[in-house]
Amino acid sequence: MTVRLTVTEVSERSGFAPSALRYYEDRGLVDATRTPGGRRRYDREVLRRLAFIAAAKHVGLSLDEIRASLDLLPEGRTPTKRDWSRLSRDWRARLDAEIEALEALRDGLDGCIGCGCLSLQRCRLSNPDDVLASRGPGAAFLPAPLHPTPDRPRVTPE
Amino acid sequence: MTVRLTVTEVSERSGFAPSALRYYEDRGLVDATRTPGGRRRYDREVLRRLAFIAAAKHVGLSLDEIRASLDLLPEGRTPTKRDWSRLSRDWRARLDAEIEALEALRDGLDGCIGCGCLSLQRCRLSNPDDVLASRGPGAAFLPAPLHPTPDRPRVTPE
DNA sequence: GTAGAAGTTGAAGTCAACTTGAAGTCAAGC
DNA sequence: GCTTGACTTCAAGTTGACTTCAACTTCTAC
Repeated sequence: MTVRLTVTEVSERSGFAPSALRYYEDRGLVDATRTPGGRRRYDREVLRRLAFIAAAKHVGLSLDEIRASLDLLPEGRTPTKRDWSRLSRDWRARLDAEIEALEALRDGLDGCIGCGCLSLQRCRLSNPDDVLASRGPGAAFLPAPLHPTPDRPRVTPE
Repeated sequence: MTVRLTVTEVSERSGFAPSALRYYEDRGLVDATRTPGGRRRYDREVLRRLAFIAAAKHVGLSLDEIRASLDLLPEGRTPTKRDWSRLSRDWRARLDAEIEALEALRDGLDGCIGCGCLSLQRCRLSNPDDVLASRGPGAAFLPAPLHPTPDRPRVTPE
């Protein structure tokens, strides 16, 4: 029989608050069996899931995305190290893209905001979408951001 | 007499929705005078502020932080290019730190998650705070994140 | 057998950054 | 004078990821 952990134990060992554990259960990220009296009992396996969740959150994934990843784990058998590392392989590309976006933004600071041209008609810092729309020479200013500021407006003052 | 822009004009030229402009006024990021009838009239200067706000948001600053920056602008006179570029100079360091953090996280993928060790006691990917606490050999895994996932838990499974 | 800790549920609250809606006002043209 | 469109305020709704609360139950120890 596998070890069954209580909410408090899982909370203490995972660092997630009990309320977060319940929330994750609601959202389908983790599951728990119940005692006859209705208390949750966690398989120790859940700690690995929670470690994955913590890391994924750090990478910037939403809970929906994390659940989608976790859904790729094999059903019926305990996931192996290979299973876990396969899931996180995509993060690499995501992080690369995000780093690239930030570097482009940083480099734009020197050329654009640094010179005070912030308010110009097509300043790329305040108006990065222009670049995505028309990748002219010297463009590639902002690869699609990974944590997209949703519906960011276009600024074309004066 | 300086040009006075209507809400619609500012909205169209800045890309911010009228509701956002009102919200920013509430929050003290921009201001507007009023006509005798109570309608907002914006100084053209506001477009530069909005361009700054758009860029700052892209860098990841909160509205509170942006307002704090804008409060550093000189009162009484129209800000110069130097004034504006001084404000954005801090972004450079912020972006550098954020890039560094992401690179460290990405490099950790290869060594840590890539090998399946995600669930180990002190895995640095799921538990970056450990590194901040004790910068042992091979540490420096995660500089303080700039968009801090507030109250991120520590995960120390099994 | 009973106190107290630990756990349960469901509903509501939180935060940021807005958006949406309702109900009313102002301004311009005819 | 009236319609129409632009605008006003204030209140409430939205989203994501939870937390907090109230009211109740279950388990453990003595």
